[in-house]
Amino acid sequence: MSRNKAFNEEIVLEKAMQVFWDNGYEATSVRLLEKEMGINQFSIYATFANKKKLFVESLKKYREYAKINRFNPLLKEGAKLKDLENFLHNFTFAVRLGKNQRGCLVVNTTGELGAKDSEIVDELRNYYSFIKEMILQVLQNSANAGEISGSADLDKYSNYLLGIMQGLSVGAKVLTEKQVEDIVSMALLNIK
Amino acid sequence: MSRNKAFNEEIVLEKAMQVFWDNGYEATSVRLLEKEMGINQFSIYATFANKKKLFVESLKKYREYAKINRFNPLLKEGAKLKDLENFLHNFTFAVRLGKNQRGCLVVNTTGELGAKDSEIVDELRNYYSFIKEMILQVLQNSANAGEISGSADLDKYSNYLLGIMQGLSVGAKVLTEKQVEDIVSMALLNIK
DNA sequence: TGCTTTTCTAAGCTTTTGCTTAGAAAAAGG
DNA sequence: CCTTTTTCTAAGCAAAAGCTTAGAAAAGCA
Repeated sequence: MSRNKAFNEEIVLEKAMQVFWDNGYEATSVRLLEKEMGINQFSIYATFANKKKLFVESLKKYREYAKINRFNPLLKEGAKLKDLENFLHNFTFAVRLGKNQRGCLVVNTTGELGAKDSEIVDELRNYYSFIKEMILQVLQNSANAGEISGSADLDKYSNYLLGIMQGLSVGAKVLTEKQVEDIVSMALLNIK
Repeated sequence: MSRNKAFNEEIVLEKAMQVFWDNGYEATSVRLLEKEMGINQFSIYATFANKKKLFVESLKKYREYAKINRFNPLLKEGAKLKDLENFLHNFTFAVRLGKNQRGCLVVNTTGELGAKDSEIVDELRNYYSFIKEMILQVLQNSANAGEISGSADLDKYSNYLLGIMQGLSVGAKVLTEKQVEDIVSMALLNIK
């Protein structure tokens, strides 16, 4: 019936995500995307409509990417406080030692674009909601195991820890290792 | 001897800062700066050399602006924990209720540009150092007044609170009021 | 008043931006 | 193998980007 695409959409989308992650939204040109995705501008527009929609898709891809590559230990069945503690220590290194200390794509985008575009901010909120619910699940597991008091306000705790992670995503780009470690080591003292 | 400038450098610089704050670095065009600063492009380049240098100067201006308009209660002689607590609650509103929920210029820039440009990142670090030292002073005042244990690691505390503020500057742009309040209400429980 | 120096206005420069289009190439069904 | 449908290449579009320049205007000093 027709010719087939010579590329895999998911693969070129992940490459686009990497470019946006490296450079930010505005500083990423369609020419650069073309080069890094390995496909022509026509194919980009035929597949993703325009730069903004490609960016929104990249943000969604990032969420899936993060689940697999970053949050895996917290998503596993029965993850508890100890996993959260380990995660936060690793998180520091993950954010810092990624190439160019590029931080977190979603936090970077919150800084660059904030609430200016509704389609973009929707996906930012989706991401943060996912994080919050993930943390909440870990805290519930911990409470069930008796690691946290039964009367603790776990919803409040999870919002707080989301805030900690947002802070770390900023801080890890510019602060010293000692400073970041200070934040991590204080963060969980409140959770009990 | 020569003609005088028809504008005040400090005033047009503050206007430039506002434009960068509203739009971010990349999304701010020199045409827009020209319009909002009220002076011709020639005058911008004659006075500030180029867009990047104008931005760095805007970041410095922001530091002075924040000292006067945001951090004043923490900079006053003898500020203590209670002032910090009040400040964090107000901070939420200051960040959220500023027009367009524009957040903090420095945190936004950390997200957008991170560590890519050394002159810019130097000023980001200057800003964060200032905040950290400011907090440290408040904690020292509190320790002297017996509000905090003499054996407390105040340096660690101040790094932690810097992280909290970075988190709030991100969170306040996209989270609910309840979520932000949860972060604030947890933040100081560790400090004792 | 004239001279010198600087600032101003307004136009223009080159490069890059996001996006489109004309036509060749390829895949599948008849 | 020929037609249909889609994808591809490569060129091109108008608008906007950062920055510069020529010449008029103004301010101080002789």
